[in-house]
Amino acid sequence: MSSTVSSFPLIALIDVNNFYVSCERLFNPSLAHQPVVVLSNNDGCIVARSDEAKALGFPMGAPWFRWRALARRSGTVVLSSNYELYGDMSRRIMRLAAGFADVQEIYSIDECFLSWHPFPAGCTAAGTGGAIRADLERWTGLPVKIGLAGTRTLAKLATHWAKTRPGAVLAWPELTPDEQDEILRRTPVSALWGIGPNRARHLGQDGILNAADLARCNPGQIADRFDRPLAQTVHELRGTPIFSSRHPSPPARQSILSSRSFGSPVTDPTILADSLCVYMSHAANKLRSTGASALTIGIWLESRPRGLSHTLRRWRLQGLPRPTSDSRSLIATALALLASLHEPGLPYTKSGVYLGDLVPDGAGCGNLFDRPDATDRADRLSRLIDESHRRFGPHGLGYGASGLTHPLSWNPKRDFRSPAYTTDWHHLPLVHAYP
DNA sequence: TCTGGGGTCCTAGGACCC
DNA sequence: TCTGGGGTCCTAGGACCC
Repeated sequence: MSSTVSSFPLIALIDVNNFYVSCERLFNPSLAHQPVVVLSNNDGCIVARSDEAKALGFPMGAPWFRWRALARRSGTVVLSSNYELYGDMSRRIMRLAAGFADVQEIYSIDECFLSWHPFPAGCTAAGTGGAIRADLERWTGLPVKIGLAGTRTLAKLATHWAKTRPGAVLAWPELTPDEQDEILRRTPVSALWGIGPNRARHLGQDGILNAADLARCNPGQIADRFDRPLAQTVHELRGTPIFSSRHPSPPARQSILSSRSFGSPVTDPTILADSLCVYMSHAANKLRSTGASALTIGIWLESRPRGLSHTLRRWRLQGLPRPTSDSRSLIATALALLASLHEPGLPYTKSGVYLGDLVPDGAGCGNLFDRPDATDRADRLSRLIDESHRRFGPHGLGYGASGLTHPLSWNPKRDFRSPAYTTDWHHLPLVHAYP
C-alpha cells in the first residue's frame, strides 16, 4: 500500500475534544479526571460533558433539572456556559490551525476543515495530522482529534473514529480496504454527517442500517426515494467529493439571529422592549463586523401559557426601503414591530431578533430621498459605539432604549459560571506566592 | 416548576404570469 | 364532466448541524 498521497485533494477535520470542558480545565486543573458537565444559556440543558460524565450516562442536550440529582449523587462538577472564554480560545486555536493548510473553513466553535489542493507529495496524511495535533496542543493546551480523507463526510467519519486510535489521528486513505470496510460496517447511519434521527429511521425501514449499507446504494435511487442531500452523502462515502471546501473565503452569511430565553417569564412590555433592544444592538454589531447591511428585519416572541403543551411562537417581518446597518434605525423598527406583536397578559419566555437578506456594504442602490450626510453620521455613530463595546464591554457606550429595566429581572440564569479568564482584566487568574 | 442559541438547505404549496 | 404546461417568487416549516 502506498504511504504517500499526492496530487489528490485532502481534507482534514480538526475537532477539539469536549471543547467547553477542555476550556474550563485549562484554567482550573482540579477539573482534570473529574466528571464535568457544562450547561446551555439559562442553565437549561447539558451541552458538553467530560469523558467521565459521558461514562456516568449524562446525555447531550438533556434538560438539566432531570439530571441534577445524578450530578449531586455522583459529585459531578456543573458549570454554566462561559462563552467569553470559549469564544476567545476558539479564535486562538483557529488562527493557529489556519497556518497548516491552503484553505481553512471554520465549521463551528470547535471544528474546522483544512484542505490541500493537492496534498504535498512526500508527506503522509497521518504524519501531517500528528504534527498539527502536537502543535495545537503545545500552543493552546487544548486536546484535539483529527480525521483526514478525500471528502468531508469521510473526514467527519475519520474524526469520529480517531479517538480510538493512538495519537487521536485517523488518515482514511492510509487504511487498508478491509480496515475501511470494518469502520463503515461499525458506523450506524445515524452517526453520519447529515443524517439525523428522521432520515436514519426511514433508512432503517429499507434495511439500510450502517455506513457500509449506505455506501453500496445507488445514489440515483437514493435521490428518488429520499432526497438529494442524502444522495450526495452516498457519493461522499464512496470518495467523490461533493461538499467543497475549496473556496478561499467562506460564503457570505445570509442571516443573523440573536435571542435568549428569559430567566423567568416576562409580561412587562417594557422588559420585552428592553430585551429586543439589547439583542438588536448585538445583531447590528455583528452585521457591521461582517461588512453587510440588512434588507429585512424581524422579531419574535415565544410563550408557553399554562396548560399548553407546545410553545407559541409569533413572528413579525418587515422589509426595509434600503439596506441598513444603523443600530438606531434597526432598534426603532424592532420596537415598532413589537407594538404590533405584543399581546398583553401572555407570559413570554423568550424573544429574538432577525436580520435577513444581507447585502455587502456598498452593493445596494441608494434611495432618492436619502441625505448622504445623515447616513454617514448614523454609520459613524454606530461604529463609535462598536469600538466602545470592544474596549469597555458592558461598561461602554450603549443606546438609550436599552437598560431601562434592571437586567437581573430578565437575564438568563448563569448560576455556575467560571471567570472570563482571558477576556476581562478583573477575571485574570491570580498566582499566589507563598514566602 | 424548571428543556439553548445559533445557523444552512430543502420542500411544499399558493399566487401569479404567459 | 371536463379543466395545459411551464415558469417564478414567496412563505412556512422541516430536517439537520454544532
